[in-house]
Amino acid sequence: MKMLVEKFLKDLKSIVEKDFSVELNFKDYEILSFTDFGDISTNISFQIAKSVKKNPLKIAEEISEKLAKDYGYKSEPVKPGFINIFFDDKEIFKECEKIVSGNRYGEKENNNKKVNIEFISANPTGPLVLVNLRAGVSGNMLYNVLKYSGYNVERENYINDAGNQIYNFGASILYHIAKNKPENFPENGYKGNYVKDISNKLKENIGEVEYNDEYIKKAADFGKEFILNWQKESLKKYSIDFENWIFESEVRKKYLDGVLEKLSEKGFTYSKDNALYLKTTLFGDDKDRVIIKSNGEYTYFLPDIAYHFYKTERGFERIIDILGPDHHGYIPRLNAAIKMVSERDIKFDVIIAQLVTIFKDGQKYEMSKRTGEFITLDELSEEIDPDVLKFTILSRKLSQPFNFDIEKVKEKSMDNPVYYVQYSYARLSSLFDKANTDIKDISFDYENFENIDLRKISKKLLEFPYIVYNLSDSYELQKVPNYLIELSSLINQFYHDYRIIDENRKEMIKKISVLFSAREILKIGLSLMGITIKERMYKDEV
RNA sequence: GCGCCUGUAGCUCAAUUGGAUAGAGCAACGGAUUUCUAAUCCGUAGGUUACAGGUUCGAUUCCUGUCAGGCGCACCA
Repeated sequence: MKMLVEKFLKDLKSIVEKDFSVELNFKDYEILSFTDFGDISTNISFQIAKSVKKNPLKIAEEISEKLAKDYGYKSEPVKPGFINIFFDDKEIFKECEKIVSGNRYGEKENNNKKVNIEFISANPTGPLVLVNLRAGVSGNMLYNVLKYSGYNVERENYINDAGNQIYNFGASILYHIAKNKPENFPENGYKGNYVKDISNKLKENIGEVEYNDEYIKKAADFGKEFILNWQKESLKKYSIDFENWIFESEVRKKYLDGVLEKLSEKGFTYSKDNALYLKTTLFGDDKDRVIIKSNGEYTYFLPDIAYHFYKTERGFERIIDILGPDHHGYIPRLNAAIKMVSERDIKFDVIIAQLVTIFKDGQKYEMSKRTGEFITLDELSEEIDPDVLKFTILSRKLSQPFNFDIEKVKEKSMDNPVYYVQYSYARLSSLFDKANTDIKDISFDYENFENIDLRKISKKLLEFPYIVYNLSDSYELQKVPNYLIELSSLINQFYHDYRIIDENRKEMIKKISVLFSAREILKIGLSLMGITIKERMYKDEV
């Protein structure tokens, strides 16, 4: 069943293509906007003005006329060249019916385009912290959003369980319990208290240990397992999930040699000063990068290439990495690597999730895994409702660094926008119980609203799918929470201004038909964000 | 020095990807409830969008320069 706006766009495009002979390759969001000037508006006249060589206003007039004549739309060309479109009330009611029909309104059918999203990928050497959560809830939401928009998505967490870091981690664990430990704590070791806990557990497990390579590896393995389980537990509290957990150790075994061979066969590598270089400059990098050091060890980059090769091998049309800001210099390299190892044209996007700075009592809270100074996700989830955290994080543009004051978030928790949205939902739920109605009682067959505020709400609902679709290109997830706040505001205003449960059952059901669908949109929106939906909410229960 | 991100109300952030009058929450002040949840609603105040130019029908958004902050520039990971 086509949505009202969807059908309009199709009709508009066919007018432009037929009567103006312009080939339209605009994305919907480039020509469509939801404003107060009409039910929807389009700037299409401006977009095609150059190629048509006409005045935008003139174009708008012509299109508007066609829209009326050929398709029966009510529209209005306006000042510089916008066209405002007005839908019949009857049709908007029909949209409400679609919203409550049981399927998720606006959700597209599977288009069989495979997308891979990698996020978090924290080293298995310590617990998860707030920056990981930002990537985690964002990646999870992006997954939901892309699925809604028809993509076939897989979430992936990459575990760096090989290389120097993990060795240092093993050494740090062993240090606390080995008899013949060295005088100094391992260089680049891990100092947090949790390391000592792991040491003690290891000792309980295998008894006396000596400080040598064999035991360091055992300690590293033990520590890795411990940390991974810990991380999984932490993620559970936020309902963050992955289809795939990929281990660097496996990738090294299975793909590294092949990739190395492939790169040299294609002539992308060369030796210099006993090291092996990759010609990443061929694909826009600043300089060529070392992949095998002069001492024979691999750099971090090589297994990463192998990993991304493994991604391309699985038939993804789009690959998305969510990385921290400290990795932005890494992007040209990865880009080049993907072009080198893949035979297909793959869309590769790196989303940089900017830093979150924690403030406590107005003081900046410095964190570092190495020194062991940090606040873990577990500690955060004890202090702050996970829904509050998610909403707060997702309301902010990923490209924007943000300051997170723990005390303030806690203080404000009562007035937090997440409760505002959840409350609107719960309020409607309880209203529907009292009204004692069912969707089956509603025909959605009304000629007009006779209530401008009711119409305002239902008009807002038409916008929702387009908010979500756009995210597949822009990745600006904050649009959804912002939209939900706006919708909730309309709902609360309406609730305040009008009596809904009424003697006049016909009037009541008319209002409820719209409110039912509004509640459904809130539900879809919250579920995309991974936020709990509450049927009941009372202040004293917090 | 080079690259990336950022600069919007007192604070935290938005602004339909160049659109029509730059908006929310918090904080401040004033008001609304015998009625379906006051976790609500209404109002007041708060802005030269860091600064200076440029591009065009139109700029918070794009370009150039300046200033300020964060991050990154390894044969570390």
